[in-house]
Amino acid sequence: MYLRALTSLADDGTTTCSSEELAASAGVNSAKLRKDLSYLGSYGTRGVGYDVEYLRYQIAREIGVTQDWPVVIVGIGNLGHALANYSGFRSRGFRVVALLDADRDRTGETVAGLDVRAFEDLESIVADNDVSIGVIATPAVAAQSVADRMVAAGITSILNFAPTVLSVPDGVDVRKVDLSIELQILAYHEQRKSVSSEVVS
Amino acid sequence: MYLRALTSLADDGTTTCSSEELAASAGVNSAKLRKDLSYLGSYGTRGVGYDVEYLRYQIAREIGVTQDWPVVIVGIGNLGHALANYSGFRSRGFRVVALLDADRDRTGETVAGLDVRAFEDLESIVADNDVSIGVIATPAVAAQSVADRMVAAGITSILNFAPTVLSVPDGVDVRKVDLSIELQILAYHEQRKSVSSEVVS
DNA sequence: GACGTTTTGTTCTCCCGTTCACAAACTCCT
DNA sequence: AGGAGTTTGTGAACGGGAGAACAAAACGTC
Repeated sequence: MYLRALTSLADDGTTTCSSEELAASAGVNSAKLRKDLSYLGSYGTRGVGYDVEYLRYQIAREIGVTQDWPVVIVGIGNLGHALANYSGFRSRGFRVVALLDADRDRTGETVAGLDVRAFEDLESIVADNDVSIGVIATPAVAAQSVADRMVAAGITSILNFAPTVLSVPDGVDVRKVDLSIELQILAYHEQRKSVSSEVVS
Repeated sequence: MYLRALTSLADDGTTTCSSEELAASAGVNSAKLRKDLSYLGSYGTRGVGYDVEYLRYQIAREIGVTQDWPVVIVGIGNLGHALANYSGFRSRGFRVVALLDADRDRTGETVAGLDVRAFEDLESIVADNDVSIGVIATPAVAAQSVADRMVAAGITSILNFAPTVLSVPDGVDVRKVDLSIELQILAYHEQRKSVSSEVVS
């Protein structure tokens, strides 16, 4: 988040900023921001603030986005399509090296300039490109078996869009994104707004 | 999450379950699950467990997914496309009533069975369908103005996929989803794995 | 009908993240 | 050069969520 805010500031031509400004554009408390940054080192100047470009580089280096991360996406449905085309990945140092789908009818299609390949090619692709991050955009029923296969192929980080809890061995990181849960949270608050206004009226 | 786990159990034909089982399939601690459920009421039976169907209904009622929530999606790029087609919304009680895009060339296209309409129609669509939830899938630069317009039209909950912090008045809820931040978190852990193994070797 | 077993609901404790508040450090102005 | 004004970095206080542990309640068995 800080990295994004800093990039945005740099694009606006800002060369230096205070913790207060940066915190505001990242949407957090300024004390929290300063404490977070202090874990990386002491990159600010008291009385002045932070140098945007310098701090940006330091954060990028720390979280590892200065290097290029090869990524494979499995499941080229609507979501997989969108992910393959998502420019945010490219600009943050992620390179989609392959799109895989179990559906034989899909292999050979071209999406976002990449050929969709057979799921069987997973192992060789991972080995050839030294891939350590995989994205699962398959239906829920397929997710666990895809994850197992990914782990066997040597992938150690998985971003899971399927609405399932994946079980993986220790040492493998999984992060789950569930788009409809976010909507459900909003709906819950909406419901509470309406019931509390009914009580008032 | 619990709702999804319960639905999954119900599909498997399970009629009753313990907090231990449900916690396992939701990926949380059983004590936490029981505490969470206790906020809703006392829907379990000691010595037996929870009735899957009954608990499912109670949770659905509490979080408001028993009713139908109309939703508008603004920005029909790759992501908007995927969201419009995403079946998970429909099955969780969300109904996409309109797709809007500022690009005049896009209006008239049909996506997921809905016509893409001009952004100018926002106010009338919101009023006619009693919409309170909006989804922003536009580029970052457009997001804030779309949000302002949504709020003015009467929308009180926004799901934001654009990589920007939105500022909205009190009483309006915003949730942000940033797909590449999740990947960055994975990349960070990957980097730490590799540096720590270098130290060992 | 009483007792042991199982499982929920709840209390207590611990721990971690967040925020406040202030000293240290730097700049600018006189 | 010195003091006033900023702004960082960090120690201390606060709050809340997560897990352990236990009492209460239901079921089954004899």
